[in-house]
Amino acid sequence: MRERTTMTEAPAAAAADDRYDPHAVQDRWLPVWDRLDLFRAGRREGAPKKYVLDMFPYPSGDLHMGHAEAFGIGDVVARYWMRRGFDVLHPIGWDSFGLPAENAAIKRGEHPATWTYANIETQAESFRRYAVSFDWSRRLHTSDPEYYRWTQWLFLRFLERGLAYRKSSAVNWCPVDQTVLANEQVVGGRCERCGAEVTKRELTQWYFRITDYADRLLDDMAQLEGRWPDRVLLMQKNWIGRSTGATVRFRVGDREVPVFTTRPDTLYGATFFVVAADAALADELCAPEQRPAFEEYREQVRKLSEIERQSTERPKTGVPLGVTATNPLTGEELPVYAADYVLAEYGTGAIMAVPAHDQRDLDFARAFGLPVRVVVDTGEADPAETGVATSGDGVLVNSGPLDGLRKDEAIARAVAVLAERGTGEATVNYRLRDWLLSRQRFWGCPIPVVHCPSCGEVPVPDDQLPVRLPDMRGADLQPKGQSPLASNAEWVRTSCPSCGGDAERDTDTMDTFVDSSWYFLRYCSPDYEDGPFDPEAVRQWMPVAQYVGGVEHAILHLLYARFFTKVLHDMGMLDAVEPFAALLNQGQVILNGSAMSKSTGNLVELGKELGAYGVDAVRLSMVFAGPPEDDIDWADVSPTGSVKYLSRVARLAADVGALPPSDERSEEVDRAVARAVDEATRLTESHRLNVAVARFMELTSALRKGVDAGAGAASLRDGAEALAVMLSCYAPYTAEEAWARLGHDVEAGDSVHDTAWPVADPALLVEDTVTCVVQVGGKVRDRLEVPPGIGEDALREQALASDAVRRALGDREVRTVVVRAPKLVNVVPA
RNA sequence: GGGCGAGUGGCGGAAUGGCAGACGCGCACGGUUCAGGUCCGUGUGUCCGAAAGGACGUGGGGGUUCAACUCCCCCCUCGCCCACCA
Repeated sequence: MRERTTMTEAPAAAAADDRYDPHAVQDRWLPVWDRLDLFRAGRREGAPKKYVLDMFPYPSGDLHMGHAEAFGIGDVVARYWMRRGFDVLHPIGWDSFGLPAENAAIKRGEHPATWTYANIETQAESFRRYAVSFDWSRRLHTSDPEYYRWTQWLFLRFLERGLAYRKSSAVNWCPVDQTVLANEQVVGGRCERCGAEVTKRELTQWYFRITDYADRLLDDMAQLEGRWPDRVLLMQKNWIGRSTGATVRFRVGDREVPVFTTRPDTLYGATFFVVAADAALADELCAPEQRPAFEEYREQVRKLSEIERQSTERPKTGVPLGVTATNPLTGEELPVYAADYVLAEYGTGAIMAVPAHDQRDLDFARAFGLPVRVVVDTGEADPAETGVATSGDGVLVNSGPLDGLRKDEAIARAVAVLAERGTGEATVNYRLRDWLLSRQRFWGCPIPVVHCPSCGEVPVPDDQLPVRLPDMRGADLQPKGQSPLASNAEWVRTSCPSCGGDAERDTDTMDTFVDSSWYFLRYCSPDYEDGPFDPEAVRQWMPVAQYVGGVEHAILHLLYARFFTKVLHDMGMLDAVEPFAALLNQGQVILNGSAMSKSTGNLVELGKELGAYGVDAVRLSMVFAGPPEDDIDWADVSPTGSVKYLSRVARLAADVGALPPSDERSEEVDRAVARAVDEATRLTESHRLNVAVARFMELTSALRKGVDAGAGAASLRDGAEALAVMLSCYAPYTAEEAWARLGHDVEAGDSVHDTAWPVADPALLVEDTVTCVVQVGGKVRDRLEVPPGIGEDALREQALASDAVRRALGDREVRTVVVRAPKLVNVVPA
């Protein structure tokens, strides 16, 4: 239902009528476009191909302002390349597995599919009205068995290659959503989705071995530089967190305990040794007499929430384990402590502590009265006195054979000595952990594995895929700490594909990020039945030429999709090494300075805005409000201004369309058109869409003046047509209306959306005269109209002859004259 | 605590070493209109001035340059990311 607050009724068809009702225009052209089928990929046979992709939506309710912004920008990009003659793939689908559907299903006593597919229909209808240039024939939903069959197939290939595996470890557990979370889904100790404090649980879970690809994920970013936002690349780089250093094996009693360090040069400065309190290693090393103290401490640590534990303000705590570790370089015996400032999951879960050169170790040493030994002289004050560890470059001291070496030399030397003695070697460590992919929830892709008492983990054979979700609804889906699928005995019971005996299905489902790690490949051949995608189709379209989406996926989705692409490349299924050649992160739409939110009422509804102002005005307002990557505060935006502008365009088109046919041209108009086309082309291509719209406005004004002044009709017509074509990417309905008013028979197939982008005549871009700015001492004092080819000497002479220049100079002498013909002269007084 | 980015009229923004404020919103005045809205025109950084004209002006301070919103250094403020990763 649309609201009309300001518009009056207008006749639906109004080719020569200068009134403009955005809703009538929408109603008029939408059905015509459906019939003309303008956006099907492959319809421009033989043309170069370009894949323009928007991050696919999650179907939670109807589209909102954020979708309008993101898809509006993506649509300008897609339509631009279509206008430029490319065969463009611009698909749409839905990321339709996930928790909100499941929670809605529990509340309503339904199957999650009911809510999911109803929302998809709502969003699809809104996308149509919003006039996004999708190829609807390729639509997909990740929750369709036809899709998740191939998600399972891919999982099995990962399994075969040893890239999917199961292990038991302490995992992040969300007590509200009752499921495990990937490292990436824990933000500040809280569940990314629901905000609950995350706890740890020891569980056996499925993982993808993404750490195997850490180096390539890092190194291949070189080819994305300049085409992805710098900050996204930086975030990925930091997330992967490659550290180069050394593994050093210490001896504790009769066992070897390796540690990782980036500073093997400081080995002589190690004065104690720390093991993560929650690591199995601490338990194993603990001396009998220290056991009660250790166990009490460990209990304290376990009670801490992740948030408390991560606080850097907290004083250092720990407990001695009653054993010593032998430094392999010095033979020195170092006391071993258990402490919670050492992480069990990073490195080996143990460290050598060098308090003089590491702040955390120094804090601990001062709390426990441990010695501080400086081994790198950086020229700074003694850390033992100041409490500030030094980590800069310097010369080694108190370090036996390393003395006198600089930091870098000492690192190399220490590694060489360790290697020689067999007590260590150079190693690389990553902050990145393997991707925990199993979830204890229902509405996701089932993991296609059978657990057999005699054969163990057995993959479901390809020809039995998909492993379908059973029909479960409402209270059946209530989270109970294990997957709802586990409570469905009939579904769980199966026979072993290997031995035929009784066996059970794996009851976990996959993280929805698995679904979205390959959807862009499925779009290339959405109906392909012999594999996840047709290799030939993928070869034609991949990589994605332009990916558009929010920066909230800077780490998770983009890293996972890059990982999948590399694995598929290694499997020989894909030429591409990187999935997304270029990335554009659009900003958010906010209101009065903060994020829109239903719960606080700080909300603008897209449907209402579209009802009040029309689709084109909302789209244009979004794009004109600022650079695409900046946030937009809707409170600062004037859709009314856009409505006015669009109606000016429509009126101009009607006026130009009504001019009697003529060959008469006006150079001034031709020049204005050429300039606008030239700049708008560059601006659109470089995604400076707000500035491109400003050029359209200038062109519109120039043409209006031309019409009112009786300029040449041929020039005005060419200009109005160029304007309509360029505007078709930004305001598709109004552009088509203008095109029709200019006399084109759209119904017969002559649509502006099937018309080539205009080209500026270079001859018209060369000006007859140029305005030369004349400065005195850097301040503008005069302007001269000069021929563009004017010589330096002539220009200098003319500038010095200027009255304004003489007045500004007064009785001062001229020191120098800087001449940049033909644009500028700067007369510098003494 | 560390890293990255940003700061320009009343507002959104434009200008990437060479005319600061394009384009638009808002506002003011005038025209059109029975009226309101629409529409059309003019003006609109600040200060002095009737005007002509002038001075100042891109968070603050310094520097490089004939010339700095733009490049360099320091500081302030805001935003984002990471946060005991050895």
